[in-house]
Amino acid sequence: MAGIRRFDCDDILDKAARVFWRDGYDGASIQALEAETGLGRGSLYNAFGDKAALFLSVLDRYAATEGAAPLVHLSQPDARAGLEAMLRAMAQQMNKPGRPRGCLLTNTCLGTPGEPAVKARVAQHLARLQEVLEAHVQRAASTCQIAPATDPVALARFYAAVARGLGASHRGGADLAALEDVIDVAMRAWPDAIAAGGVGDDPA
Amino acid sequence: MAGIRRFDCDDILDKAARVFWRDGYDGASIQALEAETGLGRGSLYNAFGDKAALFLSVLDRYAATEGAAPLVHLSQPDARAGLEAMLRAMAQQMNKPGRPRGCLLTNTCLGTPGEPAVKARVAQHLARLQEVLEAHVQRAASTCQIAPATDPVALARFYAAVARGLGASHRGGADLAALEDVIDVAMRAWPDAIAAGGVGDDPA
DNA sequence: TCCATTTTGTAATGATCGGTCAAGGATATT
DNA sequence: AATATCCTTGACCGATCATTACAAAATGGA
Repeated sequence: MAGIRRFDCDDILDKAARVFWRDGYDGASIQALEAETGLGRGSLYNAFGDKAALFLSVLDRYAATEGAAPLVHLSQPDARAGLEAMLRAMAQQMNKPGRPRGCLLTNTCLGTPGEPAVKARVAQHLARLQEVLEAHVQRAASTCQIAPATDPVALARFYAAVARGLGASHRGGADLAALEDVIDVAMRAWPDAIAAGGVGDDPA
Repeated sequence: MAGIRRFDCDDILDKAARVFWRDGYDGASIQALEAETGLGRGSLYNAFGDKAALFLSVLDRYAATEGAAPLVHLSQPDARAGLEAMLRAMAQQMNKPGRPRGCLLTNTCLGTPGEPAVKARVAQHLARLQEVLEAHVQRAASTCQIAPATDPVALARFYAAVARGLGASHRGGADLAALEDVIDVAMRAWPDAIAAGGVGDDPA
C-alpha cells in the first residue's frame, strides 16, 4: 500500500483545517478528519502525531497563510488606509465561498480547547496580531500620521478587538455587507493627525 | 429520598450555566453538570429534559439576567453616555471574580453547538442585542443626538460587533484595562451631532 | 531480483459520552 | 393511617471517542 508518502503535508493540513474550523477542536473527530483528508487513521497518526499535535500543525499553517494574508496591507505607507485594507481583506476572506464561517483562531479561542497546549498556541498567535497592530500604530505615530496624544496600545487593542468582532459576527451569520458596516464605523475611531484631541480626553 | 422537588430551578440553571459557559455546549458533560449542580442525572432529565433542552433553558435565563443587565443603561437620556455605560457594564461584569471568562452567548456562538436548535436560539438572542442597539441609535437620531447622515443599522452593527469583540478578547485572556481601552477607542466612533460628516461618506 | 524501510488499512482497546430504567423513599391528599 | 404521585438514586445501555497494535503492501536501494 505504501512505501513513500503519497500526499502533500500542506494539502492535508489545509483539508484538516477545514474540519477543525467547522467543528472546533473537540468537535472534530478523527473519523471526520479521515473523511475530509482522504487518509486513514494510521497515516494521520504517523505523519502528524496525535490529534493535539495535528491541530498545532494546522494552527501554524493557518496562521502563516490565511491569517497572515491580510497583514500584507499594513506595509503600505498610509497607515490608516493600510489598516482599513487589512480589515476589508479579512471580511472578504471570510466571505469567500465554500469556506467555514468565522476565523479558525477566533473560533478556537472562544471554543473549548481541552488541551492546554492548544489554548496556549492559539493565544500566542492572537497575541502576534496584537503585536503587529501595535507596531503599525507606532509607525503611524512616528511618521506623524495620527494625533500625538494617541495611546498606541489602546488603539491596537481596539482594532484587534474589531478583528475578533468581525470573526464572531461572521460566525454568527453576518454577511459581507454587515462586516463592511462594522469596518466603516470602526475606521471613524482612527485618530487622524488633523484632529486636535487624543484618545480618551473627549470633553463630552 | 424525594417526593417534592428539593431545589430551586433558577438556582440550578445558574449553576448549569457556569458549566456550559466554561466548557461550551458540547464540552459540558452530564457528569460535570451533576457535579456543579449537585443533582443526579435523573433529576436533571426529569426537570429540564435532555441536554439540549436544559441548555435552552440556561440560555433563556442567562439572556434575561446577565445578558439583560447592562442594557438598562441604555434607558438614560444621553444616548452616547448610555451606550458607553452599557459597554463598561459588560466589561465590569466579565471581570467579576469567580465567573467563567467571556460571554456565554458569544462563546456558544463561536463554539460548536451540534444541535441546530441551540444554534438557532443563540442567534435569536444575539439578534435581540442588535435590535436593541438599533432602537437605541434610532432614538438618538430622532432626538438629534447624532449626525443626521448616520446609518443607524451600521452603527448598531458596529457596537454589537464591539460587544462580541469584548467577549472574545476577555475569553482570550484580556484584563479589565484592555477592555476599557477598547471601549475608549470605540466611543470615538460615535457620530456626535456637532460633527459635520456622517458615517461612510468620508472623503478619504 | 531481493531485502529493508515506511506507509497504509483494519481491528481492537479502554474510556467517556448522552440517555434510560427500575427500584426506593418522601410528600400530599384523602 | 392508607394510598397515589412525584422525585431521587444508582446502575446500566449502546454509541462514539482518541489511541494503539499489527499485518499487508509498495517503494527505494542493492
